[in-house]
Amino acid sequence: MENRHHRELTFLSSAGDFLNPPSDHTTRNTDPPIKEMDFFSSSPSSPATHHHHNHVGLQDHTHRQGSPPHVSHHPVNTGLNLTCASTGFTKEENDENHEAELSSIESQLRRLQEENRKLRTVLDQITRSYTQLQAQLFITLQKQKLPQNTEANGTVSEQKNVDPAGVCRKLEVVNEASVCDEKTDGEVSVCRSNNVEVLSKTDDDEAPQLIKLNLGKQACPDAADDVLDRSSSQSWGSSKLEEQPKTAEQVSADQIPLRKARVSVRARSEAPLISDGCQWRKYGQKMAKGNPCPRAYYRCTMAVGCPVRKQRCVEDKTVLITTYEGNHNHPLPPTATAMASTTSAAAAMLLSGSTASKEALTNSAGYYSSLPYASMATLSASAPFPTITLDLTQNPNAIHLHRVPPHATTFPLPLHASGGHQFLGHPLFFSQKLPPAASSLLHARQTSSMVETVSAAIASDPNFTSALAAAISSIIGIPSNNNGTSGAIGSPQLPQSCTTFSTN
DNA sequence: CGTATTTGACCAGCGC
DNA sequence: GCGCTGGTCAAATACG
Repeated sequence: MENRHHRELTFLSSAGDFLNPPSDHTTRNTDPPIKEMDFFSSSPSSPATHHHHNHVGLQDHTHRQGSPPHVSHHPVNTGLNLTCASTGFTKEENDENHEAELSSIESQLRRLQEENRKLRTVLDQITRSYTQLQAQLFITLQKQKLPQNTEANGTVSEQKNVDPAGVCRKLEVVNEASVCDEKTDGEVSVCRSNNVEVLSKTDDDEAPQLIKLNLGKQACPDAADDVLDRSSSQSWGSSKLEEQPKTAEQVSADQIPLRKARVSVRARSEAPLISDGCQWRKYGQKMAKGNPCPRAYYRCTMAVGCPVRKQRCVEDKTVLITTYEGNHNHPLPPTATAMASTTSAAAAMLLSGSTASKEALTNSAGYYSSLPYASMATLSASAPFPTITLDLTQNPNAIHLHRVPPHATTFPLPLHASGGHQFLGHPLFFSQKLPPAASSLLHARQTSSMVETVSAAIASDPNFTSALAAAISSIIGIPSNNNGTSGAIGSPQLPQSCTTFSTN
């Protein structure tokens, strides 16, 4: 619990200071100018209380040196039922210390407010940049892929719209023309599935989602759609894809089984379920082989026909594995958007990472491992579905993303890396091959996904979520702009994740 | 009585 | 083709 809080703090610190990357995160426990960490107090109290607690703790430590073991109850409520040794101090001295603490808290609150403003400004900039770069990328791809698409499918030349929907239609055709046989393709790491093939051809981080969306819905009409489906359809409103009449190739593609991306969250929790805001109904249970704990299957019951499934598997008494599959077909309550958006982002990373060759992945691993704060994301997989695992049980600097191609060994990927340039472990494949616009987009998306991952950690810890929400709302004083009717489910865009922080 | 959970049966995919 | 396993269904049961 505490470790996760520290880790999440590291994330936020990176987010807030990525323009001015911190030089040494190891000092965050000593005297950081801005202590977002206080947001992650396990106590539902306000950050001020937490600061107070910290301060008292330091004071306690100081007083403890060479002081007799006399202990008296400190008047300050730490919220943790802790007793503080105020040895050798008279009541007046304690009052003075109390005033000093209050002034310190006030100053820190001011700094927090300033920092939050700065963070919001940065996030706004990122959002704008993200949108602009997406548009640029679409245009660039339109120009680059048009000849190739023409070769693959003569109908592509008809798609000359620059708008995202037009690009999506075009890429869809590309996908149909380039569907590869997963089972016979030797270069599985590059071509694992239909959508992956498109990814490798488009170098796009949004369009492939749309592509997979289309095929996924057609291939699995009643099953869980891909998480990306949700993000793409709802954040882009690309329902036009479904309106496109099926061609013969589309019908053919429908026959191909489509792998569904899954997002697994490993968290330390004694609770039977992660309270992610959704309503789940248990519909099955199986004894997993080699695991004494049964695996439970749940489906979302917030709307009729919601295809989302999740399964719970307890590794041991302290580790809870929750696997999400599919996307909601209904608006989510604010408390559910955190996990939804996180799973969407994680799945996006998973699928986009599938385009990377082993070499690129290896290189990226080595590259990112040299970065400060680079929480290496170890990717693994569980066939037949590509699965990304957000491991929240590791040390504070290690959220692991697991994905293993069938023929690839486990390779680490950085989930995020601060330092102002790399936040997310996208393979260097993109940066090596993408045009400048796309590289910029990658950067923007990395920033976004980092926040998404943070939201995953937050969502896995209801206590933290509530504490953080209380802290932010009390400090910023900004009313929640997240609404459950927006259908903002799983959009990997940054503002949404940030909104999620302030609503739980 | 309505809803949620339990649990055995059933089905499909995969490996041998 | 057979067996194993994961995933789902649906009747039975429990619960409020």
